[in-house]
Amino acid sequence: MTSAVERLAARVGEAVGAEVELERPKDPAHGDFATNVALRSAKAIGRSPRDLAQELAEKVVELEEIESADVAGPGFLNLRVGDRFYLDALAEIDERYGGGWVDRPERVQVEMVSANPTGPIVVSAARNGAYGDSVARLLEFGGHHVTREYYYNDAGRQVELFRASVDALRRGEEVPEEGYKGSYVADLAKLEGDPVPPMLASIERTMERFHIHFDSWALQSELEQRLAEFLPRLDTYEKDGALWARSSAYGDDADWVIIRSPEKGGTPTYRAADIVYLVDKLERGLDRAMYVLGADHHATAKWYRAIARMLGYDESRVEVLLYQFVHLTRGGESAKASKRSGNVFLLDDFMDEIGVDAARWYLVNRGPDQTIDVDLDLAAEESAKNPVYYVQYAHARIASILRSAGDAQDGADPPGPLAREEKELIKRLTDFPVTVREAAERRGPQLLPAYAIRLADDFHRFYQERRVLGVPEQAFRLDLIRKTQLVIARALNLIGVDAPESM
RNA sequence: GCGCCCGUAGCUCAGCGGAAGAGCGGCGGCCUUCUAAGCCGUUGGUCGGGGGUUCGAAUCCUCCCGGGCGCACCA
Repeated sequence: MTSAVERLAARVGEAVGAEVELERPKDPAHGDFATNVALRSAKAIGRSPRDLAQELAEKVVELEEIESADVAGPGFLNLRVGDRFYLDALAEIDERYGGGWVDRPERVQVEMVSANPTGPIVVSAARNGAYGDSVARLLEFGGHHVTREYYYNDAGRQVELFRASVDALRRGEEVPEEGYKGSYVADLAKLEGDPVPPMLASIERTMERFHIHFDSWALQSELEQRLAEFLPRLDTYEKDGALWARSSAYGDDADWVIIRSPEKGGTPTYRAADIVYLVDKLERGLDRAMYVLGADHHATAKWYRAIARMLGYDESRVEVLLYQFVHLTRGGESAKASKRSGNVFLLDDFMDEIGVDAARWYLVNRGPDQTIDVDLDLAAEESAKNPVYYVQYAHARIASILRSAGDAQDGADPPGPLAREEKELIKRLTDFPVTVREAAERRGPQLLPAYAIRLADDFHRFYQERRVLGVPEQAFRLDLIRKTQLVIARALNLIGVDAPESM
């Protein structure tokens, strides 16, 4: 399937005899579309870019869909297109618009959040989910088969400390010095049995509320038990009584212990489980295993790739998505995000304060490489001005018009030339497929909020200047806003935000 | 010391090889008409600094300065 913009680029390319990419100028004075073909090819032919551009402009303007072609700046070709282009572009928009670009679908697993079940999900871990889930949604929309998995440690030191903390309270004793002290520990102490399952259930409820659904949950303890099967496939050596993986020979910065020395209990480390887990993923039919890791785990990206190579897998099947920290402050003071102290900001509290949608938006709005600073005192105050509501409002406004329209006809061509606001809106809609695909391929969902704001901008301006109901253009405009609504809803959905019918 | 990331408007940040942007804040306008959570105007920047590559650099390379996070037989 080719889009109206791609078809236009092909036609222009044919006219000038070169591969042409069309871009949307930021400044509307620079036309509807622009291309730099002249700048690109001038040097090879040994001509001045502006001269060449002038010659190409004369050819391009012959095309029926092109209204004008002007040379600008160092040799850009600025194009204006006629109404036919806009109407064609609008006609191709439906529920699947912008998606399904993948030629060869992969089975992809995105493993994310994966916080130890020793306490509730905190805001910094939520960024992991907001980012990972948005990438997952983008890949799904492109046509991949995506599953989301939560991996947790149910047997390590931290979890034992957590269990010991709950047990201590049950016996009426103080929580151990290094133990977990949040009020949730006391709540769990009121129940019977292992506190891990109820803790996990609580985490799952929080994630569902945050619009993240996990398809599967993996346990570290089960994986560790299968280590023996894979030892022969590994490059290992013994030192100081422990068994080491020679990961430095496969691109990592160091070697790591996978089985502790007898003095330390002779038990497998979490890195042993990593190995089994990776094999399990790649052997159970995944084409690609994605890990979502925070800044404190950046170094393990090399480890994952190293063990993939050590085991003889194509390391491109392992992909690590890295993101920077969420730094919490309260009134200028740093609020430490340590689950142990209980002095933390929980995702549930964050959602209570600013709402689920603003929380999702907030955590995915910045690029993954950017540290997020959250001033908790300002977050609630600012949440009312969050751009997410600006975008949702555009969606709700459209819903309102459609309700008033009842079952009125839509879809006819407009009775006259398109208004400026209509053209701008349609042009923005044609940006959507490009934006979505780039966001997916760059693993950069932050492009979506930025796009959604632009689209809402164009809609609000259209709404301000043009009536939909009770005018000769009604049928056409109903079609236009219906499609605008579809795209807004899709852009929001891809970052896990709801598109309300009313506000 | 080594590794990863960041330094763009007063604040928080997009932009990642083509013609400097948004939100918030400040100032001034627009509601008998489909939701004013809206619209319009205005204010505001040696894109941390030096060198380099390129027809063209906020964007790529390099050095420096400033900041975050790692560098366990914890996870």
